[in-house]
Amino acid sequence: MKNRIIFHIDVNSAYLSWEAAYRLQHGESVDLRTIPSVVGGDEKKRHGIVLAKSIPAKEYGIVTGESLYSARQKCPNLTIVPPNYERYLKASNSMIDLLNEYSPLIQRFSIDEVFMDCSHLEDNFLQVAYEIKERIREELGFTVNIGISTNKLLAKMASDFKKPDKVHTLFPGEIEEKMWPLPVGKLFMIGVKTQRKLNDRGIYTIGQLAKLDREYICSWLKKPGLLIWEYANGIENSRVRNTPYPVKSIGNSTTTAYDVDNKKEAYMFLLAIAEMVAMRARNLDLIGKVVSVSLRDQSFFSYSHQKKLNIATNSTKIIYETSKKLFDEMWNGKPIRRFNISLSELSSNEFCQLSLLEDYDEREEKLNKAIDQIRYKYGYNSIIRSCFLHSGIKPIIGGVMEDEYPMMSSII
DNA sequence: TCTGGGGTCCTAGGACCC
DNA sequence: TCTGGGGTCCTAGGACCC
Repeated sequence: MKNRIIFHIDVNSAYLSWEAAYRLQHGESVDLRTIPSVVGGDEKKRHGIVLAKSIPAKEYGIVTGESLYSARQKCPNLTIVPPNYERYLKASNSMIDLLNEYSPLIQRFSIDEVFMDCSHLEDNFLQVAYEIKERIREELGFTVNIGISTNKLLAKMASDFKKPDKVHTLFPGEIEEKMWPLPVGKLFMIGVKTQRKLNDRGIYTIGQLAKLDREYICSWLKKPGLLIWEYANGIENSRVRNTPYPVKSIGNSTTTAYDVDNKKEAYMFLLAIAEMVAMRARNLDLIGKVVSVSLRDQSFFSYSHQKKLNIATNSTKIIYETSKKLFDEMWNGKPIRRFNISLSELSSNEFCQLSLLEDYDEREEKLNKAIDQIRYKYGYNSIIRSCFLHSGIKPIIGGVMEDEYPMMSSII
């Protein structure tokens, strides 16, 4: 096979850059990117974590995912702005439109990362990479890093080199010089746990991992071990795919504003989440066989139960009833901080296959569809169940954006 | 007012069957 | 009459990603 040229385009501090660009375009004078600032959730709702940080904020040691409380300890005059997901999706879409001018083979890896097969550019690739980067900055108002190599893994590693607003290459011949000296935790798919395991055995750099015996790492860390060993050696050959991955599961969750200590309220949260999960499944014309519920308690301990149904479903009622049973099975009475419901083992619902079976309720299905239509047209709260009235609990819970596109698989 | 929400994939143990 | 062994399904939990 002919050598490929793959680009990985990564928006620098995506949410923060998009927020900054939007604000500048709407008359604000301060550029958030130039001051210590973060995009963060609402602390009153217990969503207070750092979603993105500016480079000046990073210099204070602030990291993505930490609590705003601790970020403020590190930098008392930190500017915190709330997220606007619709805004970010628009910015992301504009970038995709621009990139489409350069290659038809584009894979959206997440809201702020894109793989592009640019093999057709041949020797022009560097010039084009710079052109894309400049155009995004000039026309859209934010900066990106572009990593270039012969496969997706190396391109992704390259885009993570020095930031912001840079183009880097990491061709196979450059691995030893540019990638092997890096700490092993920098490698895609090595998180804190694996890093610790490797460090415990004296492996600190990507190069050291690369030089391990293949059989040794396989028997030690199984499949993930082989994967990271191959990555460390620059081995990866998946296609850039412009067709989305099939959805494997549909789930929603919420961290409640206060700990829930009684079954009645817990059921209401489960119902509100089941409404969203089921509606999303119906919207995609999918039915699922497995319902799972997971809870997180006060002390941040998470536990889950799941149930495989006899018949796949996307009925709000069945998902809710199953969730309640799972909840009753597992709940030990400790106050709950977070609820999650997920539907998996999905299949297409093209055929009205089950009309002969007992669980199938045609009336409910029609009702669900009618309600979905009204909710999509007039808003999620245009029709709500009466039990939520005056309860203070949102009748539908879940934060999936409109215009949703299937996200990445954890393996590129 | 300390710690979100959306995913995918893998493993290990037990049940059950031959 | 002192403990097979393979295979599949199901479940719970854990690792990783953005």
